[in-house]
Amino acid sequence: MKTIADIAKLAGVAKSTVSRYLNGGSVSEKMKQKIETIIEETGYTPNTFAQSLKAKKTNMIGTIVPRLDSYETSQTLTGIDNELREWNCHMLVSNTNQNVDREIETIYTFAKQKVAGIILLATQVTDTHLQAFSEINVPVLLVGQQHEDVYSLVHNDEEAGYAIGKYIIEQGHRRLAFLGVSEENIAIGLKRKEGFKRAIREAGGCEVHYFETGFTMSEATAGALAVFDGFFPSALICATDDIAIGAVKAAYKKGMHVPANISVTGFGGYDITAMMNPALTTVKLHFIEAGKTAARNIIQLANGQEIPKLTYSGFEIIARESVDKRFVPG
Amino acid sequence: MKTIADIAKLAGVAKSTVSRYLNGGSVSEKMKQKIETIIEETGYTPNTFAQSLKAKKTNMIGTIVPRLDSYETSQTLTGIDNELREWNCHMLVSNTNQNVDREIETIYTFAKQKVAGIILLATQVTDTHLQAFSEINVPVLLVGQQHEDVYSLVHNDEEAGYAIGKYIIEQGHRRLAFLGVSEENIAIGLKRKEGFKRAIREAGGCEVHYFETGFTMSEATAGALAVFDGFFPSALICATDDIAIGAVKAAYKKGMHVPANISVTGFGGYDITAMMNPALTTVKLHFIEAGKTAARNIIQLANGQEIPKLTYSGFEIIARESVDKRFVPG
DNA sequence: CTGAAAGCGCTTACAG
DNA sequence: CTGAAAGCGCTTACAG
Repeated sequence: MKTIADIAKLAGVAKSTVSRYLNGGSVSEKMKQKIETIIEETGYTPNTFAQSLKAKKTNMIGTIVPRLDSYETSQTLTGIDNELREWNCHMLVSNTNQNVDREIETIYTFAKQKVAGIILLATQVTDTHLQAFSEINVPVLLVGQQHEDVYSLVHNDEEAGYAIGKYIIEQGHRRLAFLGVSEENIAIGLKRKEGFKRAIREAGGCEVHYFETGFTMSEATAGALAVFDGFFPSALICATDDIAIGAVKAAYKKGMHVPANISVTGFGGYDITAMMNPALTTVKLHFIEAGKTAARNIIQLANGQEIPKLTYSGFEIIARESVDKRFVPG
Repeated sequence: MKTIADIAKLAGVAKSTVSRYLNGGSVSEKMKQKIETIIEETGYTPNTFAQSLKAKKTNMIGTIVPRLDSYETSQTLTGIDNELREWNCHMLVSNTNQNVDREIETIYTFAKQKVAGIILLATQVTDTHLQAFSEINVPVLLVGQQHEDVYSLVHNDEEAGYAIGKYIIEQGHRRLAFLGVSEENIAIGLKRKEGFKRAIREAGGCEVHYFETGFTMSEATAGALAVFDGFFPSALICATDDIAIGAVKAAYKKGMHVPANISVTGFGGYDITAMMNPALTTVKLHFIEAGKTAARNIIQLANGQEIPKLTYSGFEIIARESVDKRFVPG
């Protein structure tokens, strides 16, 4: 392995000159050429540790995820990794298994590892989080949740909730059930529901019941079974695709057909939703794009550049087979 | 941020003594206690770069994956990350988007970053791979594929293929189609099929047609449509769950019911297969466990300990609703 | 524009 | 068991 000293000797200059060349300092045109050639020939690449030891910073971005085995995480990571590569940065990934303590712990660990920045696929932002952010000297970007004191990138959950609400009403449904998650999760539990409610208020004349369940498909199956217990909506709006998948399963268990007996919508746009029978109508969130944007944003922050405190990522309604059109009298 | 010099001064000893304490060298009991206390009080943690600069090695394991958005990858990464944490190691992840050039490139990049080891979720092992492995001075572990010259961890694909073949025959099916992938992929394309064929040979009296498709669900839908074009098997054995999902979709498109008109099996044991209608009979591979084992193995290699060249990970048949029992005359 | 020197925080022979 | 010193490979004022 060549070092900067080897290159300097070959070029007949001091190490500092090579270093300056590497870092864009002032070097004569002639010398630049010479050093460039030698570096190419030798295939020299600087030792990142030695660099980091001085610069006290690496080219690694720490990414903290609540779980690895979800479509959202996978897609977002794909986007992040892809974009990071363009910037010659690496992605350090840590899975917290939805454990908040572990999340906090990882924030400090990453800081110790001197990552250039931290991307946190957040589920909630507690005071402990805020304290950690302020203690470490590393820029942090929240993805999926927002907080006024932290740089955030979110899917426009309120608008998306509104859009799916409006859509289902346009299809003639008036007797609705909303199967969501705990409001502790601001983006998914609260915002999506709020947007949906706004659409309901605007339309008027709807009967809506609200239910809460967990994030896993099997929890959702149980949750949906409870929905069908006594109340018979013509459409069931679910706060995530996994929940919708669980709900469809529950409907079948009850002997109900989707969408003949009940329409179901999801939220997310997971690939699998296209393959279901019937194919699921859902709100597609642009996770890969969001991941790329997140990567760009954190790199800008790491370089000391300013970015907006809050960035929105887009969405679109994907109308498929799981929603029936209903005739609305009058 | 405290340095080793600060601790040394506080303890009234030389830096080398503190270093020895940290690395388990010989230090008097009394001194140990004192240093320990001081380290606790100050919250000192060694600078990893400075350590790496000398040791020329980090506590990071580089993990290379062909794609991030697959159940197999997600689960395996979950296992790896989980186990790595136990050993105070970190997971550096790079996604190659199924691009072999990028795979090779990443191997060198990781080596340059001085990762302690590389886990490669492999799809194929070319000569270029082998050359890269020999050029870098970092232990490598293949997961999912095997090669005699490289440490490998594989699901026992041949046995698993045999098991599902045997199972389907036991259910009375004799007219079969196998929907696999290119044999370039040794584990999934070749081994699974070979195991299946062994079961067929053993049983005798079966008519089997073999088909090939891609890895994505939509490719599989197209592939399965081709299967149904003229040939009507009573059971369709798919080489992955994604393929099975695509095949079920194709069956519905053709107006066929699963399993009444055709039985379908998958391979992998993805969570989603339990939620399908009908729930998919499949071979469950223990990805999380495999990930953990992979992490343990690479750490052992990184520490210079010997491990078996080849490790097998387990599997089990999950019998669900997508396979019908057929009566076999005679 | 260029070089000599100090220093980043640690580890590791080598003496004692 | 303990310490002084050199060195890992780079960067960065400071002179020139």
